[in-house]
Amino acid sequence: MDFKIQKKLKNSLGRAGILKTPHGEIETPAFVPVGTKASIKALTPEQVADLGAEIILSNTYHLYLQPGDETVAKAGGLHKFMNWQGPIMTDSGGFQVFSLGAAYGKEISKITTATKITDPSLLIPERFDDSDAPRLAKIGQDGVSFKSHLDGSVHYITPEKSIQIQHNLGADIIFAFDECTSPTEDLKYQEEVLERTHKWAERSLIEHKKLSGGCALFGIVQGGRDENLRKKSAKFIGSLEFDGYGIGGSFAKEDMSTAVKWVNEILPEERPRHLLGIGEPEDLFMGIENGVDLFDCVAPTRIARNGSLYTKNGKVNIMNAQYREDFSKIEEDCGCYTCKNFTKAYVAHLFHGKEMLAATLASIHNLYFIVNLVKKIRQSIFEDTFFEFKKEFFKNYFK
RNA sequence: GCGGCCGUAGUUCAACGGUAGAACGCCGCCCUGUCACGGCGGAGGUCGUGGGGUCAGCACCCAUCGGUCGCG
Repeated sequence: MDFKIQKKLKNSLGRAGILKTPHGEIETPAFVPVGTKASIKALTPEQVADLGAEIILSNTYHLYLQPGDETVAKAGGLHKFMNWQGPIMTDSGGFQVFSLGAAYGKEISKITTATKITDPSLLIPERFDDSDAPRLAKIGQDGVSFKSHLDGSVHYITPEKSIQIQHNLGADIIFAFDECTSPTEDLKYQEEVLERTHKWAERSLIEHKKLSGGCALFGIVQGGRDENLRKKSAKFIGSLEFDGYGIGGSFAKEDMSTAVKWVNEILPEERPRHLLGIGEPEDLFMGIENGVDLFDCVAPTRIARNGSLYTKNGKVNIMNAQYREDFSKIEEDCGCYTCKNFTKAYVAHLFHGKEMLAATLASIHNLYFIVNLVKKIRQSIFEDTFFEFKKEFFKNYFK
């Protein structure tokens, strides 16, 4: 894998470049649509490519459970199996340690607010207490045991196992197995976890080297919201021979930018950085300004399926009464398939009628909006207009 | 014409004689490495109408209107 920085943003960590993978080049910064189970929900690969996406991300844990990485391997690998010709990345399953563990059945997300985190009812007192609310993921020193949400079977995932699965799946870029830490954990726990995640990173790298294949491996920086831990993690993970780096874990919305900055000031400049699971428009500007090259996020597709659509004037809920007879486009000057062919009233009708096409048209628009926003930001870096573009965008988006 | 059953939220239906509920719909909010076509909240009913018995009725009795089924 080869990464070239073409242009740097003045007075910041931002840059634009090109990332070469076995399945094609990616112009960075870039947004990576999420197709957890080898499918961008509601869309065909052709639709995903047509809206401008260059690379997608799938999930190790979900594909391991169903249909099984061996099956995908027999099919000839992910690209052939799902008919996506472009680059693919797979997440290691580390996020499921969080989503099926500490966050399971709770109202916790990886983004939190400072006020929320001081709420004592959200703090988790006994880490390994079995009497705790039932979790589908339990963490040990060696790996994580998952209880399948599909059939209840128990699976033990270690860093080695995750890497083996990912090699079977055959993505272009794979991730080290980490623990995505809950924002409700205290500093002491964050510190313990960091040590473990660092050990897992080394083990992931060793296993990766053992296996032949042309894929690249990204290590993952953790450390929660703490400056020292973030810097410590960036230093350690950055010192290992990864092809690129993921920035993972939980953030408070307010200080996400400083956390990203701490990390990217330390990580090797010449290797690509991926901000895991982040993708609201304001976060994209923030990340790019602070040296992030790749983003993935379920937000555009998930909120689309629930009726929220991105526009340059902010998000709108297409199910609101005011759109039932609004025969204008979602965005008059949008170049996406949905806006070129359909009205708000029609899309609203599809949602109210629970038609499957609603999810498709909404997902096309939202992904186009986000993928294209990042492309425009990239362009603004080359044209030295990043800060003006950002200011102009925010003026309309948050009004 | 006779007999039975049914009239409760916008709709389809619940509710031992003691505070009228659900589902869907409607109105709105939320979603950041997807257990996610998901989650949360809100508005909305003088219980067809008119009498009566009862401390107390959506529920019991009578009448009436509407619907429905059966028999003529």
